[in-house]
Amino acid sequence: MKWSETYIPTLREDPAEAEIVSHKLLVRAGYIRKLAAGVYNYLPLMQRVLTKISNIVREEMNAAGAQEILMPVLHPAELWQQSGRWQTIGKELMRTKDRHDRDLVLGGTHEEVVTNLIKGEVRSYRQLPLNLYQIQNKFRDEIRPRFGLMRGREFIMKDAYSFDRDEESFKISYQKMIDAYSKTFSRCGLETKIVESDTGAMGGKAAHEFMVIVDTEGGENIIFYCDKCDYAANMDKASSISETETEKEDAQKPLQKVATPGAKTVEEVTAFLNVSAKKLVKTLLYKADGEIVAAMIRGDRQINEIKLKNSLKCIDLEMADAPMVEKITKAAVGFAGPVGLKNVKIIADEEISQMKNFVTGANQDNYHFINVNVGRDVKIDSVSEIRNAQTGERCPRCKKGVLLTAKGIEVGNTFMLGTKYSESLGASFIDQNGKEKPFIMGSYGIGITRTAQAAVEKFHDERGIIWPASIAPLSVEILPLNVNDDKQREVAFQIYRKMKERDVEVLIDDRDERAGVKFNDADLVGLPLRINVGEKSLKEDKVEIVVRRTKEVISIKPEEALEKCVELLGSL
RNA sequence: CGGGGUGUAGCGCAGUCUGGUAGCGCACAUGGUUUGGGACCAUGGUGUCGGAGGUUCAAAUCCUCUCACCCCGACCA
Repeated sequence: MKWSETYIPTLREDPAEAEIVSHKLLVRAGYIRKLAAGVYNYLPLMQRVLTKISNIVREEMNAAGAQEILMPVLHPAELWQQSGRWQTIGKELMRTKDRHDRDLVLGGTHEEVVTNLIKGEVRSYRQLPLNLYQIQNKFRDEIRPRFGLMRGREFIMKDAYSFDRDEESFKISYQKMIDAYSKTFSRCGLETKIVESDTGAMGGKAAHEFMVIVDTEGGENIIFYCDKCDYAANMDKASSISETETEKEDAQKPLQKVATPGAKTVEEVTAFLNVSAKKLVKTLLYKADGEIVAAMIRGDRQINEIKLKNSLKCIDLEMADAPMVEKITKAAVGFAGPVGLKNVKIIADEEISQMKNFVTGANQDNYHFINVNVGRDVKIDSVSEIRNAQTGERCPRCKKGVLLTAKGIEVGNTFMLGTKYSESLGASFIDQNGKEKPFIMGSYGIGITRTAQAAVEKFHDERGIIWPASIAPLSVEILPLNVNDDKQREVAFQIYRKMKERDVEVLIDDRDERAGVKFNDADLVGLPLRINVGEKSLKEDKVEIVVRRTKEVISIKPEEALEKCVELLGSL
């Protein structure tokens, strides 16, 4: 490939639109261009990267027994209404209408369509297990697209769907996908951590996410993992054993209302009363499917709305606004408390049940209660874990290790769907006993575009991208430093032709540019190997092979360059 | 959706407060000199100042509305 004939619009300056390093680099190095918020063009080099990743995904999926198909992007709304997700997914579902004013969906995932596809056709347990997948553009009407390809409204995803006769068989199918995923990412040069995750609108029983751990701003998910066992989970799922100090004072003290003028926040109240935030209980009011709910949580904890949502089993959950809070508590925001709250369901974090003589708002401006006790003063409707785990807490699995946190980019996910879709859409088969049963399903996604960006976020330096060899758009870039020098041109093109004959993917920067421009562009674009063909080294009948990652320079005879590159590529 | 911000040449930006000839750097074109880490000289082209309406003798600049994009938050792969 000749640079002069390829569309690689590199930029000298960082694009104004980009915030994180991988996004900046992909734009600067001429891989992507934005069309609209969260919608991108993939330029020639990017297309090659995406093809590389897709092919690795294909090979591993096929090896795991899955079959590639291609389903429509455009779906009739009826299917989504049947599964219930027309309602539960809400605004994130990209919807449109046709000329007859019929509702349509631009697919963001294909559980409905694939279930509909096999419904009625797969009738016997003898046809199972079955796994169908596709690689396709997906749509999500993201509330806030950002970080380039990381959170787009249109993106490329591989999605697979498994159908099994029973739980036992499903477990095998699921594990096959987990193994295939680990292999896939590792072949892409990315080590991943598998974490437990919430199932969200996808539904089902359990789910896992594949995370690339990074220490840059691009890592948008916080994950928790145990330092002793293999427990790992994302923020919405991570559980922990609280190190609540056992209350020494067993005796319940009398409930007392105290003035706390102007003290609304946890900081202000604890400072005013001179108590630890661990002795305070925050009461947060929510609207859950229209019903008012009060959530109690220790003062130093963060509430996790996903956990709260799951516990309440509601679809819509939003924090009550100030007027609503004032109406319910008859006090300004900041003084809400569970004591005396009427007609409100009270849900408490499990830590609350171990607390005694704590502080809460008094539902009266400028007053708090001290020495509040569950049972005596407050009637709690339900108790469950609704707080975020925190670094340093004990592991819920081995109960010995300590939870640590890391930042990750989610590149893949797997869902144990159970019979949610097969039941709602009426897809069943006849088992060996002649009985009709719904399929046990799983769904498995890999973000192709996201994986590409995750690789950049993980592998780059101050000069540009450093692609893992397996997903680099090409393997080698040859730089004739001065194309007006016949000798340099001749030597460079000689190596170029030989590489093409050997099927080494090679780019030659044949532009009439200064050496500095070419060096900078080469570093930006980030191919694993570079060959400098310049006056200095040619004097000694040598060219230089530069390893992008290590910056190692190998001086070598032109005719030996090809073999050396092949050898080096094998080890990258 | 709430809060904050930005729209001026292909890209990055100044000019807006205080209305009066639309600018700078890079890129681009032509010629010349240069050629191992983003060259230099000369010449040249480049704009519905996001859009609509208004105020004014006069609007990039003031007012109203609107659209797009970015950042923080809620949502989520």
